[in-house]
Amino acid sequence: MGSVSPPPGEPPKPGFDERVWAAVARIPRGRLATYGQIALLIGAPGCARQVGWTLRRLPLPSPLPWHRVVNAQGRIAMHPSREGSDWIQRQLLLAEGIPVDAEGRLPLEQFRWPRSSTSGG
DNA sequence: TAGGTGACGGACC
DNA sequence: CGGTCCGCCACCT
Repeated sequence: MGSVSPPPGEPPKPGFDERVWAAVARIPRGRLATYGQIALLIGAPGCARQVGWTLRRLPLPSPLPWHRVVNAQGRIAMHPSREGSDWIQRQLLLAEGIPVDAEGRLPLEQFRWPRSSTSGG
């Protein structure tokens, strides 16, 4: 394929985006994960913000379940800069049976993935 | 080169 | 439960 010439300054973690995509793709339908969680799963702790950037660059519609990723506060980041993708996310979650408040708040712990061992439905 | 911003997270009040 | 501050790192101007 059109292999581009790798720049001399290759990032320390090549394939960051791909790792994020792979982790997000693992989130089961009807469940939730956080940005920090994804970052941790791909071996990039503390890079939650970068995960957000990767998802932001996703061309919509996307086969990836990107909508199942929310912030650690259990809220969808509602912001005008998202050009409506925040409301799309809310709608997709509602379609999967996850109640989302008009302000983007949702019962994260109740749908968290992977499941918490101690807490029972 | 420097400064501001953001699909984040945690601590603090 | 809401607002604020700091740390974090990539992106944009």
